[in-house]
Amino acid sequence: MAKTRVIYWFRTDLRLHDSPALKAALDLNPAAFWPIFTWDPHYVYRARGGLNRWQFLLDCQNDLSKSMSKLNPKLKLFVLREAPQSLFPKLFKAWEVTHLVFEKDTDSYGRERDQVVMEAAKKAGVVVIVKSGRTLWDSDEVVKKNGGEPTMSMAALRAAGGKVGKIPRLIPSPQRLPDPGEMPVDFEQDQPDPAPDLNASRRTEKDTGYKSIAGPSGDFAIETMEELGFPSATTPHRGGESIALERLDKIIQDTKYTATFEKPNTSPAQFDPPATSFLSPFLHFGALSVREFYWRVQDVVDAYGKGASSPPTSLTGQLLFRDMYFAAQAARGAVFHQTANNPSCRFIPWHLPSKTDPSTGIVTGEYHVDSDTAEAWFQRWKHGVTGFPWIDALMRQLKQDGWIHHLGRHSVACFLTRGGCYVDWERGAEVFEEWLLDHEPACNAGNWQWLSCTAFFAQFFRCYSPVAFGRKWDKEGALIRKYVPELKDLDAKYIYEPWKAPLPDLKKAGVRIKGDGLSDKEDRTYPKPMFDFNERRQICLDAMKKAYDVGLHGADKQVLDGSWKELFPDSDTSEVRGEHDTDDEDGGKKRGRESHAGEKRAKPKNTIAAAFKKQKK
DNA sequence: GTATTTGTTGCTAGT
DNA sequence: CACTAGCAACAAATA
Repeated sequence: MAKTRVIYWFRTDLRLHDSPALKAALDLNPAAFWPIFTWDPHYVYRARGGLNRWQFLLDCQNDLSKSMSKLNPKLKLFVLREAPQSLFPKLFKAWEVTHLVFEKDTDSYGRERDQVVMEAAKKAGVVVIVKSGRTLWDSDEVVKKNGGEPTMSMAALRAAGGKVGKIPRLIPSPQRLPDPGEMPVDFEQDQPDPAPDLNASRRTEKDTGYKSIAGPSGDFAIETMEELGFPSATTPHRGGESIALERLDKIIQDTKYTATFEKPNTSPAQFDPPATSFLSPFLHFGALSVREFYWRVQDVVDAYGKGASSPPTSLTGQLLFRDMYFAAQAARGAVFHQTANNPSCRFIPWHLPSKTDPSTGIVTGEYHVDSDTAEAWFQRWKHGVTGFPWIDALMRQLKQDGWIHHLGRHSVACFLTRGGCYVDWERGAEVFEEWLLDHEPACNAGNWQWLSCTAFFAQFFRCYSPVAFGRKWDKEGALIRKYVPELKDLDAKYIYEPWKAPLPDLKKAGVRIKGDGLSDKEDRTYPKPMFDFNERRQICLDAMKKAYDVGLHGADKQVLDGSWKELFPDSDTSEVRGEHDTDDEDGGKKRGRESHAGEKRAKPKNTIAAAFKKQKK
């Protein structure tokens, strides 16, 4: 039998423990074994990612690399800087590869990319082995068992998951890793097109990541922030499998915490340490196996007996929600991330709706500014200067640290959409996509749909108050004092509503309530609240009720051809815009989602189609 | 089929 | 501090 020469392709599974795919690779008993990572231009240029997440990715790569070197000093994580689509055909030949092994990807770009690579492997006579390991159950199997439909409820997910089978148990960790073979790269490097570079605004230096396939020293080194032209990250949170396993160990040792965990009883105001596990960023990069997390918790719960919490509020319940969103995304594909053409997403005539590419039906990454007021509100929300300290603290924590508690996400998401600004959930999802360390496309889109009451959840009359909700958890305003230092000396009585504080109190605290926080920001000032919340809450409630009565969904004809507008006769005056908003300069023309009459056709910016000029089916 | 209950986590004003 | 009713009222699951 010919000797097996195996490439193990790490992607979003940056770990050695409990990896079904890695086990499959090692079971081949390779004569040559290359653990590689492809530095993919799609992520480098076409995916939004804040500095904190880039840093976290590098942390995970470096930790994994070190762990492999410990098992075999001849090994490390070999990074090759080229698009996998063009790289692999050359690699198969140059390295005389017999097998390619990787963990199944679940996102739309990942699936398209893997299809291309698998075709190339077939052509080259390379055997491809793919194993599911990113979710508790293979999402495609869950969808099949759910009648081909997206899993839109916990009940549906659990029923379908049960039919797929038992969640796989822990796989023994590798004790040794085989030697790599020779690694010639004496072939031409396909240079990526750096435009458009969605990360350009973050670079302070030129990106030099693609100078050569094997990196600046020709040793397949992991890229660095400097090479990518990025300044330092601001987050205190660090990535890597070692940290993830330590953290998990610590949680599991606390049997009471693990067995009785109930998400709604954990505080969104607690930050040091967070009230929840803080393992989601590690799950995102695959530095922790979700199945290992599940079973180690479940074993504690089973042993604990009476008094243990149960899904959906328990720790394992959180993981089930993750699988629910993954399976819903698997069923819907790319439109899961948008309203247009998404049959399970309710249509609400939000402000700042996305532009859609008529040829693909996919959003372009640009949006209509139908209201200057809404745009100003959105910018103030994004940058944490709404004048509501609870909201601002959370948004600044998100930007600075890359993580906020789940209930904090609820609070700011409700505020931006159905409970305040009436701005499209897709705008908020984009900001989270950029700033969250644990940004998981399926969970992000799903949770934004949930909070905006466009799918998964519908009780829009349950509205988070930017004052009361925070105060319930944090009377003294510790979170605000940390992330909104302008207010750190203000009396607790006014910390959630500084505009109500008497002048002497403000003076004592050394702060003035002034301006909008964006323009001409003066020292020792904090902005006035950008609207009367109770007034906005009522306007939004009425508008939501109206939209629910109309009952349109994202794939309905009226939504796609723009005729939905006839069903919302007052949509650009009273109930949607509110009394502050009198601008009507475009007469609502720009608000049609598909009928771009008189408009230049927007170029797709953030789509696979644009990146690789491939036709979507 | 209809009616009732349930659903990860609202707010206020009460006991 | 834990719990409840009332607020107005959605959609899916269950009886």
